[in-house]
Amino acid sequence: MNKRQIQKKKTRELILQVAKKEFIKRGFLNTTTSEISKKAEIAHGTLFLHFKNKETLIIEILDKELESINTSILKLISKDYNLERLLSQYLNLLQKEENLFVVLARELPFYSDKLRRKILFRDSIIRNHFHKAIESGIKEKRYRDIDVTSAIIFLFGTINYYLSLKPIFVKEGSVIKKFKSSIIKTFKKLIL
Amino acid sequence: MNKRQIQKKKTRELILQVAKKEFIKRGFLNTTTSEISKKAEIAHGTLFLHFKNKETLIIEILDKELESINTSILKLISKDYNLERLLSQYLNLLQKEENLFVVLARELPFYSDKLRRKILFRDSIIRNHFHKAIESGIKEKRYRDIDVTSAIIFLFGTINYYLSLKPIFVKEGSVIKKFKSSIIKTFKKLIL
DNA sequence: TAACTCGGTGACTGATTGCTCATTGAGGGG
DNA sequence: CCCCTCAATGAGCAATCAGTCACCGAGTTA
Repeated sequence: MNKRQIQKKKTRELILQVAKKEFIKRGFLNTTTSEISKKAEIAHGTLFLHFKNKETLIIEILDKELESINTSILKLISKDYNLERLLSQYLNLLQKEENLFVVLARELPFYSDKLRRKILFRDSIIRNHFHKAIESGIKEKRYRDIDVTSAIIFLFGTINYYLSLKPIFVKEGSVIKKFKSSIIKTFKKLIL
Repeated sequence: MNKRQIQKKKTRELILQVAKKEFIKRGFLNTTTSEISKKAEIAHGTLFLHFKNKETLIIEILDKELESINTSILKLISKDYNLERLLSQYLNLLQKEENLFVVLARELPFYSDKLRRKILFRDSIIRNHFHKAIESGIKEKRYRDIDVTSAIIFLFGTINYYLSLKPIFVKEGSVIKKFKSSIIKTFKKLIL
């Protein structure tokens, strides 16, 4: 790589890094391309030299982030079918990336079909693990005979609700941290 | 009232009626004041003669709607402490005004503090009825000894989730109708 | 070193907002 | 009948976006 190519790559990565930070802080919908270019100290036009439009930039960042988070989650989840530990570890990971998940919970209904599908697809992989863990528990009579799909929607719906309305639940700090034990306790009541 | 006053009132009510319809169809945030004036067949400026700004118009419409819906709900709810009937009737009313509740579920995190507080305040009155119904059930040993507040968040969070992501749950028709029995069944599992 | 390439620039465009204000003309009062 | 009031008008304003393009100059190539 010559000087030019190195500089180009550097600029591209600078944009990705700054954009990611801004998107997570202020949401994908409310962050403007001008803000990103200003914070990255590049010209507004430069951004569109590297990404053909705002949506492309969002998708690249979101894909990378979700890929990485999903890998972490699946690593934790797949080696353990103890539901309580599984849920606890899942919530820990949500908490670690809470700002991003707050943004996603709020903005998901407004995204384009393409973007929404990408997000929900990754989500569905995780849900599937929970589904299997609960189902096997029911078969072994460790859990009550409940509608698994509905139980999972109760769980994920509630988590989504806490995230999307975070400011009414906590003044500062993590919502997930604050309500983690209560979520686990109530979900256990549902299946036990 | 002379001709002028009658005409003024008529125009004001026309605006309210058209705006309500548009807001419920397309959301408060995505409906423009120009669209409303166009559909009402009045000049754009006329709208601001009757309402000092868009937010004022939203608040007036929302207040009236929520007031009316809350009255209906409380009428049904207050004369009955049977939890299952209470929940069933609550869901029926949500279904009747589902389009409005879908908009609120999606947009709530983005409203101004003032507007959000108004909505959540009315919500809290309804939750309180559920809270009392469950608590008395626990005292009488009809229900399991659970964390009532958490159980209620599971219920309302799940309903909110179905509403905000309605299009992924149903192609057309009512989400509430489709999942009503499953919501009731699973919630009963939680408390029984 | 001269000619060319191409990453970067930022003023500009066009679309979309909520909202204003000078003007109009029908209605009401004296 | 004349003058005043005031609801209604709609062109226009200011702000905010995403995205474009003619131009520049450092880096590369021949």
